This record gives sequence, C-alpha cells and structure tokens, in this order.
Amino acid sequence: MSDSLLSGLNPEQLEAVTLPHQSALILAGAGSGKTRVLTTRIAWLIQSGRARPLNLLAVTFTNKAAREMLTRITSMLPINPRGMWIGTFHGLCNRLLRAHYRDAGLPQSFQILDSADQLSAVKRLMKRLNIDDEKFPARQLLYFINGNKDAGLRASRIEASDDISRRMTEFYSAYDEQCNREGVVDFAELLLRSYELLASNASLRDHYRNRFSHILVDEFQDTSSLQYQWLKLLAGRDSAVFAVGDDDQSIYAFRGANVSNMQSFERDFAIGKVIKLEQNYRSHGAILDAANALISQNRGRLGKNLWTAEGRGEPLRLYQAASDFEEARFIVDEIQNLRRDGVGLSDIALVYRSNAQSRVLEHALFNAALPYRVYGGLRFFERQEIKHALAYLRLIANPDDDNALLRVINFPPRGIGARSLEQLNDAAAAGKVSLWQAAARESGIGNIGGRGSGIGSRGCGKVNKGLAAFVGLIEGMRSACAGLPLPEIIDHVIETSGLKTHYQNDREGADRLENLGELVNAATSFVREAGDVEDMLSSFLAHASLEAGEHQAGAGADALQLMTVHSAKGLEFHTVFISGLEEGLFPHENSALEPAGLEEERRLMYVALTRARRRLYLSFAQSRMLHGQTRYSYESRFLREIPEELMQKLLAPALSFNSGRFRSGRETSGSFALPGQSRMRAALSQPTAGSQWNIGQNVVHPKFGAGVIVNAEGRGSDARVQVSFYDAGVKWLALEYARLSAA
DNA sequence: CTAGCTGCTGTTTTT
DNA sequence: CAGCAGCTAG
Repeated sequence: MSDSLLSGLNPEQLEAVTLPHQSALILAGAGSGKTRVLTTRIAWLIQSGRARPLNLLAVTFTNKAAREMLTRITSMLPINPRGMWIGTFHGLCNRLLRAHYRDAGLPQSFQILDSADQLSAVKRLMKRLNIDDEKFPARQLLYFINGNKDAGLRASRIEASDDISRRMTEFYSAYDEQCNREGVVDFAELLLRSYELLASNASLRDHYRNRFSHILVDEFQDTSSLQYQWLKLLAGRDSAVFAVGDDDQSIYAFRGANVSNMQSFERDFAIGKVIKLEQNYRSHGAILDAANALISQNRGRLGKNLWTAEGRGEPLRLYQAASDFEEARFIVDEIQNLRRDGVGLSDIALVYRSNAQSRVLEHALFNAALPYRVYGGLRFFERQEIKHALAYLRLIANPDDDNALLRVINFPPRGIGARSLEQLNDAAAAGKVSLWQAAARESGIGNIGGRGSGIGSRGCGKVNKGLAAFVGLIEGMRSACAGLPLPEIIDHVIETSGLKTHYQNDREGADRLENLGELVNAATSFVREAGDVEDMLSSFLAHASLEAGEHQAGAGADALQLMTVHSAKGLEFHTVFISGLEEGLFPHENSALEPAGLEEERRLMYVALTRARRRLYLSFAQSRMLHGQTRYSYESRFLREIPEELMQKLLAPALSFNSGRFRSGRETSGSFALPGQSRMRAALSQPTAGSQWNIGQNVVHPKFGAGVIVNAEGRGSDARVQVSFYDAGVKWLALEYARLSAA
C-alpha cells in the first residue's frame, strides 16, 4: 500500500515525504514536484497511522491551491479527509473566528470586507472626518492600515514620530472603530484578530496546539510577518511544521510577503537540514539554463540550481519588434505555425508584466480569429449586480453594515439622493449609531409611538418617506426569509429588491440577470457542499468574500491563455510567449529604482521563464502605446542576463533592422530610423526641428548616463526633451540646463 | 435627483 | 486609452 504511494519519488522527494515528526524546510524549485511532495506527505502521515486527519492543518495561498490539494489527497487515500483543516490563511482564520466569535469580540454574523469594500469604507470615513484627500489619498491611508495590520500593529502601538504618521495613525484608529461598530472585518483584520485571539487566550491556544500535531505550509516564501507569527503561535512544542517554498519565486513582497521568514524559520524552528528539490520535471535544458543564469544575478539567495534529465531542447527564440502592434502580429504568426504543428492552443500561454498589455494582443488574436481566454478580469462575486444582491443579503444578516446599506439604499433608484444621505449620515454620526439605526429612527420605525404629535415633528417630511420605505423593505425581506433555504432567500431578495425588474428593463441587463440566476445556482451548490452549517447565510457571504469565484466562464474550450506573470505562477505550458521585455515595463519602472524592487522583478522573470516546457519566445517592442501616447524603450536588461548562446534571434519577415544587433541601442541609433517609425514620429519631431536634437537620438548625460530621446516639446530656451535613460529611467530635461551630449 | 460631461490618474495580486 | 470622481444642466 505504502509502496504505491511512494513509488516514483526521487530520493529527495522521498526523504521529504517520510521525514520523522519534526519541523522541516523544503526548498522546492520550479517544476520539482512541490505539490506532489506536500500531498503525498499528508497521505503518508494518515496512511501510516502517524496522524489522524483531525491532527492536520494545511495552509495555502489561493483557494485554487487548497482545492487541488484536497483533490489530490482524496485521490490517493480511500478515506474521507474530513476533520482536516485545509485552506488559505484567511479561510482558516475565518473558521477560527466564527467558532470563537465571542472570545474574539465579534458579533456572530460579522461580515467580511473585500478590498473594494474596504476602500469605500475608508473613503466614507474620510468624508465623515473631513479629511483632505489631496493631502491624504485614500489609497495611502489604506496601505498604511493594511501595512500595519500585516505587521501585527494596532494603532495604539504605533509610535508616530512625525505629524503625517500621527494623523494616519489617528485615522487607523477611527477606521477600526468604524469596523467594530458595523460588525465588519477586512482581510488583514481576519489575520490580526485571530492572531490576537490565540495570543490572549491560553486555553484556546493550547487546545489547538494539542490538536494540530502537523502543520503544513505551501508557498512559504509568500508568508507575511503576521502570518509567520500566527504559525509560530499555533505550533506548539510538539507540532511539526512542514514548510515548502522557493525563495526564487517570491513575487509578492509588494503586498507584505517577507522572504526572510525562511531564514527566521530555520532559526526559530531549529531546522537542521534543508531538503532541496532541484530536479525539474518540466522544462528542457536550454530553458532551465536561461532561468538559472538569470536568477544567479540576485544576491542573498538561499542557493539552488535546477537541473533536468531531459535534453537541451530548442534554444529560446528572441524577437525584436518595431512596435507593440508588430510584436502582436509576430506572435499571431508564430501561433498559427505552432497550431499547424499540432500544439494545442490551450497549451500556449501569452504572459506579460501588466494587464494593460493584453489589449493589443487581444486585438491581433481577434482579427486572426484565434480563440483566447484572458485571466484576471472581473470575477464572479465582484460583478456589480452580484455585489448588489449580496449587499441586500448582508443587510438581512447584519443591518449595521453601512457599506452594504449605502450600496443599495438607492439601487435600484428609489429617490433617496445625496441630500437625504447627507442628513442620514449626520444623524448617524451625531447619535454614534449605524446608518441603519439612524434610518429606522428617522422613519419612525425605530421608535414606534415616537412618531410625535404629527404636526411640527421636524425631520419627518417628504424625504423620510423614502427612508421609511427602504427600512420597511429590508425588514420585510428579513421576516419573509426567516427559515427559508438559502437559494430561496436569494431568489426572494432578487425579486423584492427590484433588482430583477431593474435589469429586465435595462437593454443591456440580460447578462446581469443571467448572473443573478447563477448566484442562486452558486448558493444551491454551496449548500450541498457545506453540509451542516449553523448560519448558512453568513457562511455563504463569507465564502463570497473569501473566494471571489472563477475569473470567467469558458474554461474548458481549447483557447490560448493570456495572463500576467503573477497569475501564471504555478502553471505550465508547452509554449510560452513573454512579451513586452522592455526597460520600464519589465522590469517595471516603479520597481527598478531600488535594488529590492529590481530583484523582485527578476524573480518575476524567473517565474515567467520556468513556465515553459518545450518552447519559449521572448519579445520586445521598440515603441509601445502607453496611457494614450507612444513610448520608446530599450530592450529589457533581463535579456542581457541570459547567455546569448541559449537564444536564437528571429528576424522580422518584412523589415530589415540590424540583424544580430539586438544590443545595439546604446551605440547606434539602430532601428529608430525605420520608415514606419519616422512616420509615426513626424508630428513629434517638429518642435526640435532645426536644433541639434532629434527624437530617437542617442545621448549621454553626465549624471544619468546613456539614453535615447523619446519626446520633445517647446523651442528656444523653453525646449525640453524626454530621455529614456538606460539606468536612470525616463526623465524630462530642459535643454538649456541639462548638459547633454550626443552619443 | 439623475444623467451626462469633463478632467485626472494611472503596477503587479490574493484574500 | 479608460475608468472614476466631481461638477453642471436639465
């Protein structure tokens, strides 16, 4: 039995799977069988009687990964792994807080704010506190709050040294008060609250420590400081923590991931020996060599070198395009060739650094009638009509949820406008109550008999009729839904809220109606799978927040896969196209300035390269439409970090740029003189006409080094040029002062 | 109160 | 280019 479970594992994988009861760190390279090791370890622990499902906690970063883990385990083991806690950090924390809501100081039906909800909560509070959004942009306050929560810091523990951080800390504190009043928690709060729950409640902590003798963590390099502290708290002296990760694939530092958790883990958990999984079962040799060469440029790595038993395979294919448009055309041509050679479309991925880049690719694919699927769009539970329906449901579960109330109090339109809302807001602020309570009070429902003597009762005018109707609507829904099964509740809400009628009357409402129907279906399957849950409505609402749903329909079809490098992590394809390999785009200009940012970009590139099994295309465009204007750039420095002998340079079919001169940007004006280019630039080169400077010209600046002129404006003493520097980014320079010289 | 217009500002992403 | 916030006209 055990043999079949373990057969086919290589020695390192086998060692990891069958480690004795101790904490361990598995450094698992891309394509080295990481998920297999993790799931086989769990199956082995259970099958060999070393642990019962009840004793296991496994944490992943995405719901998808959690689902996959569960599927694999159930396919390996005949038993039902119920009792196991498998999920994301947020999902597990939610489970903990629901079970112990009283100890955590939360109302039983607390609701979860997703990031969009959180942003609107922040904006709402800013209005209420009269905070100048010029001085404190909502985003900045949001980052401040989330950053501190991710670091485990409450407002009361922040030591503000300057005025700005003092005011942000005050805001943070007010924000938390608002959330508590409304009975809602944001994503970061789920973690912090459950951390505090475990930290302050020794008997609870001991209970879980005794229970979870094995804790397994996937994608450990992506854990935040708070998540790591949470793990440390949950792991008792006798718990074994099995952490699997790859420091080279850490690409989420920008949202709080802390790679140094890996080193801390080695120290804190006294890890004697790190097991390295370095055999790659995915890619051909040339692809791996390229990835290894690139990532070796990063400093402070834990150290690891992927190898494969497969042959070298094809070289990488490099293409220089004159424009993004032409780059897309090249990709389409190659795809058509691949298709002729029998490569399935769904086994081909087009990956890029940022979502905006998909547009030009989509356009070309559409014209070529090639089916494709873009990942990363709006997801099911994030759709407007779904959010509206969910908001009504949230009000049934918890009427104090001001976010939910504001979303639907006038949707569909029922005559409650800005003025009424302002009054309501003032009343709520004055009484320190939720908008709902203020509305109930104003409309007379909150204090029956207190409607006054009729005449002269201030604030009971026309406006409040609308409020009263709304309060009545929600109250009516709540009583009508009591005791109903979840799908019927949702059906009832869609009907009585007026959402159905509204979208029926909307010419473009057909899709939205269909999605609302789909919401009822989603609820039906949720009820079927959830089994025996106490508060089905709240569970479903939490599910909707924590798992935003599949990106888009049409997953099964044979279509090209378009996605950002971030969303490509964990996937593999026969052929991968990485496009837009330009300085400023990949590496992104906002990250390239500081070394840490550049290294993260390089890891991102490493992730992109290692997605390919057999064929890898790298391409860049010399000009690209960005934010509505044409932008000129150099090829990405990452291309220079891949050994030349691994790459085959492809020539443009119709154009004759300097073949074999891909690295010529600094020395010559190269292909900036292409006919197509000068036509596009004709209007822009006018301002500098007659001067010694021209667009496309290579220049040297004493401080910023080499660059190329990409734009120009003004004349005489006002003349300014925009220069894209090789190392220093894109800058506007006044010709009168900048000591530019021609290169 | 709502609809339509103008002006501004833009990474990456999961939960 | 495009999505959103804020303003103005009906």
